[in-house]
Amino acid sequence: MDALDRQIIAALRVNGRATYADLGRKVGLSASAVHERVGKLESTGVITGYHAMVEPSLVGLGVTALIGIQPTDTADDDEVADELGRLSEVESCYAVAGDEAFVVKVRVATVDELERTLGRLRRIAGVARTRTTVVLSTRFEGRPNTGEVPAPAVPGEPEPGE
Amino acid sequence: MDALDRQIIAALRVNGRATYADLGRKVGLSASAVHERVGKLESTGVITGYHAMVEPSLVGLGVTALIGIQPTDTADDDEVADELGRLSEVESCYAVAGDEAFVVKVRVATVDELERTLGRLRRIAGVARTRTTVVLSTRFEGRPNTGEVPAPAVPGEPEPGE
DNA sequence: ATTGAAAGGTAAAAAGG
DNA sequence: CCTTTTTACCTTTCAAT
Repeated sequence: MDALDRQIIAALRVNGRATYADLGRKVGLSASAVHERVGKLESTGVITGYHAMVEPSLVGLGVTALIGIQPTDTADDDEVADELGRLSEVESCYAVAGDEAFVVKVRVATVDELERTLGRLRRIAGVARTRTTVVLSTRFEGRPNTGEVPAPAVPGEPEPGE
Repeated sequence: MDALDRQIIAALRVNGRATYADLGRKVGLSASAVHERVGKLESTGVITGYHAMVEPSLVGLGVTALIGIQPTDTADDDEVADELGRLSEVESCYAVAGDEAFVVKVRVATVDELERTLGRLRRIAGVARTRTTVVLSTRFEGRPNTGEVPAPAVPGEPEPGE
């Protein structure tokens, strides 16, 4: 994983359909070299896949919610996570620190559907309570983070508290 | 948006690098027809982009947190959201119902970095408090939801509560 | 809206520095 | 690890339906 790999990854995070020739021009390598590097990044698990992003409201999924899942005393987290994964409306699932075992993001068509989803969640063995936060608007989502800290306004000026 | 479009979208959500020829074989159209449909889906904003997904821990972003942002009484939500967007470690930002204005997902390298990020968040004008939930593990994330309700175990059997 | 054909570009694999 | 080469496949455009 050198600087070239990082450049290639950054480019593919922005445009997952970029051709190897495009990427090669961008980073100054031949298409074959890029092809080989990308193949290695895929097979080592750095790049996990390529996905089209869709505007949820335009495919009938206008309601998003973040739901905290409080487990029962005897819950098996792995089993609960498996069950959560069986619900297609559960898009993401994070095991978290705190008194909730998981936070999940769900997307459904309507608040009626949300209510049904909450019912399904509560019926899972090991789920004691749910705490739902309705999303009013998604300001941005899944942005590429290159891991670079933005440069301070005055170079060399430390941030407050540093 | 007909059934063919939905099939194409579903295929591109699973594999964003599928060729038009691949897609055509899958849905029973010529590559040209798929090309035109995908172009239309892109220009109408249904498909918003294609992105490589990366294993965060393998690119030096091993720490994930969900942070609720409580606004001050006089906060302008749009301005706060803009400022949140300026921080590259803030990957997603949702405006939510409840006493928090936003929930954001951040990814950073270390807990030290997380502490610095919390400092940056709290220094944003309009931010009164933050509430941080540390992610222990990501069970799954960003799964394609085709909008289909999973079939009940016994077909025709209504769910409890329906 | 879809097809089929044609031109140019790209992917994938092989050979070699 | 890279480049160049080569073949087969793909993208893209366009005329026709």
